[in-house]
Amino acid sequence: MNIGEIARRSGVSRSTVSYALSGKRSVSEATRQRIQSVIDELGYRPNAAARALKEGRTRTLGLVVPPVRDRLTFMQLDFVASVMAAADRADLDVLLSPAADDHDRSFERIVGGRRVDGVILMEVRLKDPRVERLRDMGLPFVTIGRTTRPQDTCWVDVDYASLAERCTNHLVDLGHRHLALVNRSAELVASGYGPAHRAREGFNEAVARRGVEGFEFCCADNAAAGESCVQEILRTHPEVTAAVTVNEAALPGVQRALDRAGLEIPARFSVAGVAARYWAEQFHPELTAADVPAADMGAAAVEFLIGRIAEPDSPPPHHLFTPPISLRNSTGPAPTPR
Amino acid sequence: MNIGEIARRSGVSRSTVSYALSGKRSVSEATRQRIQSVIDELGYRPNAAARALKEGRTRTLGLVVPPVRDRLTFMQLDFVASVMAAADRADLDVLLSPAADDHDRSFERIVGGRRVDGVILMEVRLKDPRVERLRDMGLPFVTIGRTTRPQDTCWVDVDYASLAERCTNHLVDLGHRHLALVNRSAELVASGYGPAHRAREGFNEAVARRGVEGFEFCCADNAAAGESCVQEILRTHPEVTAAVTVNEAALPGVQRALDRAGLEIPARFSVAGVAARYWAEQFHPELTAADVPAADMGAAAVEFLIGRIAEPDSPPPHHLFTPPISLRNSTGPAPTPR
DNA sequence: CCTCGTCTACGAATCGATTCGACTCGCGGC
DNA sequence: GCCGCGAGTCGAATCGATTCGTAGACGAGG
Repeated sequence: MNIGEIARRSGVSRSTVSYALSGKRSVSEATRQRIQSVIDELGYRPNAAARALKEGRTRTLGLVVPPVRDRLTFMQLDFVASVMAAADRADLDVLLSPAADDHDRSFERIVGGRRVDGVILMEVRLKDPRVERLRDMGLPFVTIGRTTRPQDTCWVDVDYASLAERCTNHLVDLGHRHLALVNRSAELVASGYGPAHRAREGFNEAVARRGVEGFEFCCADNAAAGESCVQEILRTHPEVTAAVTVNEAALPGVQRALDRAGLEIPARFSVAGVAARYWAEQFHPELTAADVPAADMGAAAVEFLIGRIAEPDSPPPHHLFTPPISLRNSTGPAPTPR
Repeated sequence: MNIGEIARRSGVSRSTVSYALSGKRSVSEATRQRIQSVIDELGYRPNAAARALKEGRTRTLGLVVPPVRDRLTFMQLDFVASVMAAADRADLDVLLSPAADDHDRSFERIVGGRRVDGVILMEVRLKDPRVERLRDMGLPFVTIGRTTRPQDTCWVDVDYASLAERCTNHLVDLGHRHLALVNRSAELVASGYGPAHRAREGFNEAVARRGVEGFEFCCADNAAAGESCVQEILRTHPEVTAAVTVNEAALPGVQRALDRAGLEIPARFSVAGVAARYWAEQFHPELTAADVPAADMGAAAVEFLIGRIAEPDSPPPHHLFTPPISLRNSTGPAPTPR
């Protein structure tokens, strides 16, 4: 069932069918309708591979997600969902690749085989070989997170530095003098993961400026790690009365550790941070946090990418999201020392 | 950078390059190496669209996920991840489509345009128009869950009926006489969602057989609904001492409601059910539950699909997963009535 | 010396679409 | 009456691969 079949049954040439469908040249109303009725009857759809070959574009976007062994966070999941929705609106398909580096097979299939018109790269590292590869290939791409040369690439990112700073300021304003930062895992930090680095910077800068004490703790992305991380904070620094967290997956564990230690939130201990709204609302009491605008970021990434595909040589756009901190119920005045 | 370029630079014809690459005819070692070195130098990869057009297959699988507005459960996420991993192992790409019905644009693009060699259909309904469409198209597919005519199609599924039954029996064995079933949402049940129907059947059959009382409650897939659902159970049926749950997303709410009601688990109230391991371990104390083997299901689905693509006319295979119930700490003897 | 088979390699056809150039009408203007 | 123009259509080339038929070279065997 190809365009030739439609042409034969309509009694016209293949090119006429093509023009009737695309509208790029005029076709008489009579033949157009005849062709259309044959198409409707047979349920014809142009073959995507043939079209891609001729047109030189696949109408497909690649979405590179973090390797599957690390479970996606809700934030990432929201992001993926919004990318799919935005792509769908633009009549684009989404090809998924779980790739940690540029030698990954799926990455190579997608990029090397030119299976996509452009790529959205999640969880980009400060120095990322996949970015180099895409640049070499001349394939348009958008990164989620910045590399070390942010001016040269197209990206969207969350301003973790300023969010960590604002959370810290908020807690200091409430009278807290000894703060902990619950950061992402030590491995992520070591591998050059931007948000973890910038959260650290923002936190350190804020505590320095405000003249209070701050301790950073790295914590893996799961509840168990969150629990032991908070236990360690309480053990090694019992004077700490508040925590800033950028590790949403650890939140259930943070909660459990504080509950078990009998530290009521926010009367005895305050928590503020950055999280997907889902996690913030799952916390008890609900978490004062900057809600990561994953859905907006996904839509923006797709929009940027479509622009880059249309005009690869235009200056690469970026956008830094700095969502407001939603005041909920997990922060309060520092407890008065007994 | 196409095969012609490689041929020219190697001083051979295009067909020789193709045969050197595929190995389908012999090529002398000398020319093979010459060609290979040119390929390595230029970083040539065959164009996927051209290959797909000629070969009549795209080396791509379609994965139809539930519409994005409903957040994926962890179970579904695990499934998606394992499908991607299995596809990657078989050198296949995965095209994502968030489609609720057969008129969805992305579904139509993928299926109508023959962008994929086969489709994995998640969250299939007992009567599902997408299944009809795929059958009409003659496109190989595997469903996750069964339709009303399970013998005709290829599927993998979880035996919710027998798991609900086993959980119920386990609780009755412990002395519980008044049980509640926390099922999925009423909308899902109404739309003919198999697992919800079969969990109900298994539960009802078990309570009838064992001569105890059972009450079914429908509950949306989120923590808030879980909380109010349990509150309603406790209010309307205070004699209930145990619950069977097949709604993993409601678990945090179930937990919270029981905690707030002061019902210690398992001393005063027992909970058993079906859940992804992640949720079972997140529960406190850890949940006695059948761990849905999402990873195995994903691998099986891909394997089945590859088989169907190779031999579309072979009898469609199925597999019903009945994972064992992992005894953890959320079930205990029924409290003695005061 | 001729023939036959094997090893290599080439040329041309093919997959299903898009698109450019050209051709045929019919009609209005001069 | 001839020319020009636009609307409508067709044929052929093209995209980048795979694959079938075939042809040349060369060695072995009769």
